[in-house]
Amino acid sequence: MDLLKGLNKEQKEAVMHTEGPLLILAGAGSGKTRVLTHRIAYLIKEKNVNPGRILAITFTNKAANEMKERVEGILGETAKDMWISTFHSACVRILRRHIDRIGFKRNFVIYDSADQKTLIQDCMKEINVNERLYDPKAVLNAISRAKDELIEPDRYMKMNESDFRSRVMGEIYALYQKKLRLNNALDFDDILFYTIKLFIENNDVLQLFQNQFRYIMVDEYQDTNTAQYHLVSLLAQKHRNICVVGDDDQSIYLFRGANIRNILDFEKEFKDCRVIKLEQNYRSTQTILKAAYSVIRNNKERKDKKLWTQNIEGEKIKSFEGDNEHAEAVFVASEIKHLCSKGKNYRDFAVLYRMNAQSRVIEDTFIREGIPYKIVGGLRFYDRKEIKDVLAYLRVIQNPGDTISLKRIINTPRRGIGSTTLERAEEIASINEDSIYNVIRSSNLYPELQRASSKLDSFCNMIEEFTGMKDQIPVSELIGRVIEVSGLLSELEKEDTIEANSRIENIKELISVALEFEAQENSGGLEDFLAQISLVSDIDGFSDKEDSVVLMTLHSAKGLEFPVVFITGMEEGVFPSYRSVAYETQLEEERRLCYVGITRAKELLYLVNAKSRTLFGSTSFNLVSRFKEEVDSMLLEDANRTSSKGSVFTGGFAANGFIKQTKNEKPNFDFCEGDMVVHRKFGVGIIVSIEEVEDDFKVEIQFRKSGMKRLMAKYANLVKL
DNA sequence: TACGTCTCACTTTTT
DNA sequence: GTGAGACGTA
Repeated sequence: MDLLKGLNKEQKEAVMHTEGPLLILAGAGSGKTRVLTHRIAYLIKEKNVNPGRILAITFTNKAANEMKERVEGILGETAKDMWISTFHSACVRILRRHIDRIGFKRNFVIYDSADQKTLIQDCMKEINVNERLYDPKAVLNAISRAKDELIEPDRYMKMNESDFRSRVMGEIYALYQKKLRLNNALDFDDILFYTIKLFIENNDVLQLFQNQFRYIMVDEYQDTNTAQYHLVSLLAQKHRNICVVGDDDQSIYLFRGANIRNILDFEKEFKDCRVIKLEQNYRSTQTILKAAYSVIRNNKERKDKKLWTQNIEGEKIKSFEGDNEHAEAVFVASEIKHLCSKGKNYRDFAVLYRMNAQSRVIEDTFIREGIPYKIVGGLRFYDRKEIKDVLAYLRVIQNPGDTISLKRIINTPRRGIGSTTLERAEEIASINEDSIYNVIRSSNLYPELQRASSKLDSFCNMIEEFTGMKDQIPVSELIGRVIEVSGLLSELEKEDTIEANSRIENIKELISVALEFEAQENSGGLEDFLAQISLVSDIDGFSDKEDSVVLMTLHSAKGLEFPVVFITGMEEGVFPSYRSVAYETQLEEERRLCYVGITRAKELLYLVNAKSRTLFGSTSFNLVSRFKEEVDSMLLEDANRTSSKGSVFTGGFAANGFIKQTKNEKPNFDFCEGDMVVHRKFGVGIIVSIEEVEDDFKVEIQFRKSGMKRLMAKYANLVKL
């Protein structure tokens, strides 16, 4: 197979330029994934490079897996030894082997943002910092930025000596790092930070990897931070075969510490660097590209460039203004239905919004209209309470020194070990410079723990029983034992509510995740399982295999494409977000986000806004988004006139009102299957089936939040929507 | 120690 | 509108 076939001149050049530094400026839809995959295949096939000597970094696991599959698709064989992964997974892999060189144990655990928050609160309590004066989130953010910039606590404090506030932050930072180390835990930023530290302090380890990675590629380079830049340049120092791909117009993570200078200054850093621009777009119609350009050209801080395409001009951009968010959602639903009747599939549509809170109304409308949909983002599976509980058990089993997890489970489910006991144990631990676990393990030594001693003992015995089996049985089985023995499962079963049942379902889902993990080749044990799942994101689970509309934030949509895209909430204060309008740089980032959104569309784009919107409990009347106003009016078509408003229900909830019903009234049964109803406790749902029983009806309802529920109509007090 | 009530805050978030 | 966390009471 000819690896260069079907590539344009620039793409070919990028594939064949294998030696020396290379910067690929790849516009949206210009085929950069194609270039990267062909480049890897070219290295292996044409240049006889051993796959193990290639390192390709992507930003999500999903992108990594796709790239792997595509390379294997081209080569027709598996090239397992390739390192195609995210920054974080690659670093974890390195650290698992060598982290003992910088004083951690190799069985370290990874703390997610919730763990980070708990830990930071602990730190603040310990040094008496008032949470009202120092918002834990802001402190965490400052620490995270510092780590991105490779600034350690002592340097942070020196840098900020004159500023009292920053000095306090520095103290918290120092304690936070100390506690992480005591827990043998790393947060996300540490994973990169300590890999770099490992390399800098251990030249032999650095050389090992410098030698191994002869060819390095980094995707989405515009979103890398300073730490990531350093990591890459350290690794690439020896062979200098570094290829980065990015687009400064699609940089949307500056707020998280991404450093745009990485891509803008790449040419300065690597003097002999070759620069290739991919400017031909293969994705979108001319109209969509023009619209995208008419928006992005308003940014001052950008290198001017313009994408072009040979694609058809295509349909005009559809503009719609609803009275409120309900009308907006109804419009989207009716357009989807209309287009589906003309041959489109549900999977051809994406509905994008600025923030997750906007998804609810759209969801409600889709349920009512029977449109299948899938949401990316929102509450992550691994952030659910029941999942976090189970995982906390596993983490303590893996690493009893992990006090954050220990504190989470020591009284969950309740076993009479309250906060008093815990506080005492914590104090002893801090005096003895020992872990809490070791303290409660030998609670009989401490008179202040005497009262809880037997409870503590049985807790520790349970944990140790698990520890004993962790290497004997697969993870899935271990989870089974944990939920059984700990009482987590029986607690939920006892509750016997819809919610509890759905929690049990989620735990079962976790067990199947573990089974999947075990099915992987050389999957490893508990430690690998925990590391793997702490590095997954929501988008990783998204696939377009099933036929449903996808709902997600504009951020999540990056890297994806859809035939039809709706961008909703095009209002000042929503998009651009109210927090960004006062700052030019933030506003420009919002505009790039808009550019990303527009360029997701292949054939048809809708820009939708509402005159009024209720968000966070208050209603506001917003102006049309400046981004929508920036789109050349020649490209727009007013869909308020042409829309296919047909049979679809067009009022808001308020317009219909809620009809009051009293409990013992005989149900006036004008309900039928498929009706949308509201229940006082369970919320909005849809009637799945109705069965007549004696003088009443048994109704089965799928509630949006609480799942499936069978109710007697007489008592259910259902209200039709 | 456990549970109920009150208050507040609330963008985006590849890992 | 909603959920998490703090705080106070039985």
